[in-house]
Amino acid sequence: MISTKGRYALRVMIDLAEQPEGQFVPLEEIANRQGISKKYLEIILKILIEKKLLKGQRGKGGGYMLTRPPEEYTAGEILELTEGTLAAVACLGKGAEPCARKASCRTLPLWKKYDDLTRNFFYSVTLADIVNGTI
Amino acid sequence: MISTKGRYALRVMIDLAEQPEGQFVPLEEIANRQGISKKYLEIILKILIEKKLLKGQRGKGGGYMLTRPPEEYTAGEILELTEGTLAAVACLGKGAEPCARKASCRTLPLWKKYDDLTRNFFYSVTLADIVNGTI
DNA sequence: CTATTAACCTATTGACAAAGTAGGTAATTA
DNA sequence: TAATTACCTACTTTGTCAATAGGTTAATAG
Repeated sequence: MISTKGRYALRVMIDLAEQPEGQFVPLEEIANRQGISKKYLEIILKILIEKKLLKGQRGKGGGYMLTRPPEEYTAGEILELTEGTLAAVACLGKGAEPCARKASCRTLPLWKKYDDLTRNFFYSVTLADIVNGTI
Repeated sequence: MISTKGRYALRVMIDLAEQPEGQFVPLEEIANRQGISKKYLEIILKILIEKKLLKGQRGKGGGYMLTRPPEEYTAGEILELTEGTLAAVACLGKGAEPCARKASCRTLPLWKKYDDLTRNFFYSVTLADIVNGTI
């Protein structure tokens, strides 16, 4: 299940994509608009900055801003970076320790197929798609 | 993410589908074959019995058995019953409290679409498909 | 130069669920 | 009647999610 981290991150990115571009938007504005605690949002924004999806600017007139146009972000990358992984089962997650049953596992093909489905879906949807309602 | 409960449940159902039909298989056999703790497996089997996916028989010669042919089970129902839900986000889960932002939520269409994708996928795969390697 | 704004940083908390353990009771068969 | 095996209740441990608290640094306006 996608946690609030990923879901909030997506909402913040959408929120920023909807603001006039080239302007810094303060955290407080975003938090108020989205109804998310400021302190918790901070944590999420920090991740997005580290991963270069956003840039931040301190002081008066500061805030947060997208680093690319909305059509160059995918839902997949936003969710994967904030959630840590998009994998539906532990053995397909990032840095998962190799499973002893891997070679003979009857369920692995099912999980792999679902994993492909999931990645294809989320990586084919851009922020622009969401904002302009294509999806 | 699918937890061990759902994953183990699926493996147990596959295991039973691979045994000669019409025979009760004791928990200990399944646990040994699958490398899962007997006590933990008990909890999972209990759910599967309550939901009528399996039947149990006590005493000597007892054990567990499928209640239908493998082609009449889907991965979807097994996972949904053991996990509680297949939904990727809380607001689409079973008995989720209605979300205040529902009407204006920009992300809801995305989650709904993914939810459909997920359900279609898992409910279209039968136990027989997994056992005979169609998937 | 100073006050204000706003991002950035470290640490802590409470609640909850996942995963598994422990020890017993009841039914069935040989 | 003894062995087998499912069934039942309760507990524990561990970890993550979601959030809170309180400070420090940087940038700008006046």
